Amino acid sequence: MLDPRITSWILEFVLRQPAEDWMANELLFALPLPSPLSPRLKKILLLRRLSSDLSRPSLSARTLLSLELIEELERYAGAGAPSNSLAAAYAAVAVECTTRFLRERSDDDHGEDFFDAVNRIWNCRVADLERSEAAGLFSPALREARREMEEAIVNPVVRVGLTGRDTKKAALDAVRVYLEEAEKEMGPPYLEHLAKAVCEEWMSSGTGRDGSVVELYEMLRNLLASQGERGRYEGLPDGAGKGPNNDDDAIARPNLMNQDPSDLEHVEENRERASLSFVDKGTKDGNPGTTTCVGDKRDCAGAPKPSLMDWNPTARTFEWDEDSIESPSENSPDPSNKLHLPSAKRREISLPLEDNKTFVKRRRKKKWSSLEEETLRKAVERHGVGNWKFIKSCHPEIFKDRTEVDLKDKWRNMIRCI
DNA sequence: TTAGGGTTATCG
DNA sequence: CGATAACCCTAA
Repeated sequence: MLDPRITSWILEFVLRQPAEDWMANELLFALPLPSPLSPRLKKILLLRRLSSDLSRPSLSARTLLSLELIEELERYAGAGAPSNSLAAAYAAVAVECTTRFLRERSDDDHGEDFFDAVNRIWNCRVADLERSEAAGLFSPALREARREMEEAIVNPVVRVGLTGRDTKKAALDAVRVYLEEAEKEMGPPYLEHLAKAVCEEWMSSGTGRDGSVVELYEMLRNLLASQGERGRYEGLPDGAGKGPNNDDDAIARPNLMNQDPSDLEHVEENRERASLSFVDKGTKDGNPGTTTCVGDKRDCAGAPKPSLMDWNPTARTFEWDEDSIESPSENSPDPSNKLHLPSAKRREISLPLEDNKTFVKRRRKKKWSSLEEETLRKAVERHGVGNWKFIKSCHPEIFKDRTEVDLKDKWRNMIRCI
């Protein structure tokens, strides 16, 4: 069994090699993945995904998602506003993901795909971004691009202009610039760094050594113990007395300094929401069958088989935090009373009689915010009553705590008041 | 997936 | 304690 620390170093090394994707995949499958992945590894996996998109070259909703996830990772790691190159790459990719439908038009297509893309990407996804915590990605360039896309909807001349522009090259260049910058900022892979240090140590104290594995091991151990390099590699699993979930905390910890004061009491709740939002997005990306603003059917259809590069690197196993358990008196170790499973499944695994009374667990009642209400109102105006699933998918961030049924129920309540 | 009836939690 | 919002169940 490999030390998780070592696994992380190897994973990082492998992912940052210019090897072919399939080769990296093979290696990834062969290695035991540390759970949870450290923020550094998550970022490396996302960067690798970007670089894979660049080399194919194929920019899609997946590229957009990778950029969004990187921003989210950095935000939860306490970084300030996203770098200019990240925001620029995001804007350029968003433009490319829209305008390519103008280039790819078939004869019987009257631009519906383009209009659909503008709605999906700019009316839903980018609009959501602007209102969310990820607003740092909402650069002036993105604002200008949105204006242009909206104009293109009504003005055929603008559409023609867009068709003639090489937005693909612009986007590829922007992503390349960001990738180079990110690589530079990240420094060399830790394994390389370590190897270099060992070599130097070896060279500088060449005498009196027999070159045995034991001696090499000793040297490595001393290096590890003595190096104050941890700060730079703090994302890697750390054996220095920290708990195994330390990395997870780093990713999910909300930035309290920027937190809405009224929300501070829900820190733990936010913690969960933060991590779940990764899962939400990832599910969409890998789920071509659903109608969604974010997941693009064409994009997803291109993925022939699941691979780790398609796998959402920031997804994690769903688990309920203690505070999502309503009553503190229900401290049964049985996990089944923490989960509210869909009714059919619940029946299947129904427990012995004495447990059944504690089995059904309602979600915690949560008042609708005015943003949620306003978003729902506008979405119904735009998409009509009854398209609850679609509306939810148009605003994944805002409605991340609501089901389609919740939207429907809320609308029923809202119109009852009128 | 949605509609609509039912249930529960919360508030005045 | 009743009204109401939020949430649940299930037929179609």
